[in-house]
Amino acid sequence: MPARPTPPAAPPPLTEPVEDYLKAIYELETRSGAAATSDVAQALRVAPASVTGMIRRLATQGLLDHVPYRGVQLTDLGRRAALRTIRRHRILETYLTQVLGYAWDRVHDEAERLEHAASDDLIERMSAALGHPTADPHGAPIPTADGRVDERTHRTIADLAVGETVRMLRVSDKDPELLRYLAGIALQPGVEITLLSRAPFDGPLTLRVADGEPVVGSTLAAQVLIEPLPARNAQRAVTPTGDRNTTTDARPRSARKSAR
Amino acid sequence: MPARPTPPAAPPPLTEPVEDYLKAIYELETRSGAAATSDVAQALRVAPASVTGMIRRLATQGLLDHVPYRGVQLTDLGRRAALRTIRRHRILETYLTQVLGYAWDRVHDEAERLEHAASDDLIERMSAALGHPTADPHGAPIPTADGRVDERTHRTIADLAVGETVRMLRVSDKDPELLRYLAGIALQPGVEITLLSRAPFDGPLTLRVADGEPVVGSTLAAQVLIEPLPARNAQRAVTPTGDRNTTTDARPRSARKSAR
DNA sequence: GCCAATATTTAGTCTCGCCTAAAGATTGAG
DNA sequence: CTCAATCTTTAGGCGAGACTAAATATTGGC
Repeated sequence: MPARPTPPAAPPPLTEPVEDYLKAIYELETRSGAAATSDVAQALRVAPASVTGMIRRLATQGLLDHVPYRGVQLTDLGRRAALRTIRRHRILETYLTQVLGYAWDRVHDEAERLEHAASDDLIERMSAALGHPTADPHGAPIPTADGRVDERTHRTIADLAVGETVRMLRVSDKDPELLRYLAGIALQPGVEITLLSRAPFDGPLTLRVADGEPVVGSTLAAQVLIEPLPARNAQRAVTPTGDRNTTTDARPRSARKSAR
Repeated sequence: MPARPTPPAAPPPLTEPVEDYLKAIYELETRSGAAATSDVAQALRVAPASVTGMIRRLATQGLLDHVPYRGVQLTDLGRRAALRTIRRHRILETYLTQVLGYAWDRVHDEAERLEHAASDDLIERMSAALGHPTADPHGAPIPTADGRVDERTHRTIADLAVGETVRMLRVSDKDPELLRYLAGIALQPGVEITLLSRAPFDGPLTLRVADGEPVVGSTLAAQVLIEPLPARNAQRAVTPTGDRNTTTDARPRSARKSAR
């Protein structure tokens, strides 16, 4: 039995907790600019000391850089791994809602477990079956297989001026109760929203959504991301809802670098 | 914060290794009548000592009974858990082939990972989307959600008499190479098989399958399970392929206990 | 610029599954 | 019936990933 030369020594696949850490750190990093130990601990519902230990391990594996008492930063390797997991999660969420009839407040937990078990092949088949969607049911952009994603930041309903009309873009997938509430007032990605009035001192806002006029608190308002309406006489031929959340790479290579 | 009375103290969900052990033990038990430590070790590619340790843990959890140096036997609880995992596995395999276009030699590994992550809800949605199939792509019967399954044993091609015509029922899902080979000679569940001739001393068999006449070795022949052709003028109204592998419980409750 | 509050890390354990090596039980050949 | 070959179990460890308690670093208020 001749010992095979062990060609490039395949890197062992990441464990489930490792994927969760990378995903959480990625999200903290892009959202708040930095990822503190305690933030990661809170996101993963784990003791801070556990985070310190895991961070040391991830650093030795070249997935992130760690300056003690300062914080962590994903390396390219770590970021790619995080985006791979996020892609899986969002394609799974989309598939579960579009094909299997899940309500949008029920897909998060399911996707959270499946994202660690599904093969790349399965994810790509699901993506193809969906026509390669660029956004999940909550409006979050789906990273491409080669790890690119639209990371632009957006305004929220809380930032609206009275009388302004915009389109709902996105909301977090993590709070089922919020999602059910939003569905109840017809607030879902793609719908048009007009701010009719706002009470002073961070008070409730009155919106026009579809044919309703829901009144929402400022906390909720700050969680709903929006985008401008498309130009009135669309010069770029796009479908009304198909264009939101287009990742930079979903467009042909020739068209890149122009946006952002 | 009043300490909630902790109602019935929900049993913690089984871990992935535990599900794998129960599944392997179930299969050894129903196939060979008993499950020896070393058989389990071989099935799970784990050291025998590890099996002893795990078995002790499973016994304390009431999932199986263990007589040292003798063997193990699943309790009702353990059998139910095993069948739940097997149901998941087989529905997943069916879904992957029928809906997502997987080849039948590629579904085993994928299902093996997903079966631990999918919720009951997901599995039932997939089952419904498939019209509640009773057999997986390899012909294995799918246990019902309440844990019943057709456990009848069957003859194999190796048992055929020359000139006999039967229907292929089932083959193991675990050997991709075998599955590809079978697909190449049109051997798949549901097809009719006639034994044209057999060489003496356990020699190769010549079959008629579809419009081919493949010659197969006795090892392969012993792995392909068969069933009798349905009665010529079917008195029970059944679809030709729909009746194979019907679990005892797929029929209305009123019809149970009659078969077997 | 000091000190207290807060954040982070270290130190020491724990459980789960796995391993190897060695000891003990069973079985079958003669 | 006995002994060697073959299980099976015990003993002792290891790595991942979590925890608590205690030590240490940073920061913000004054």
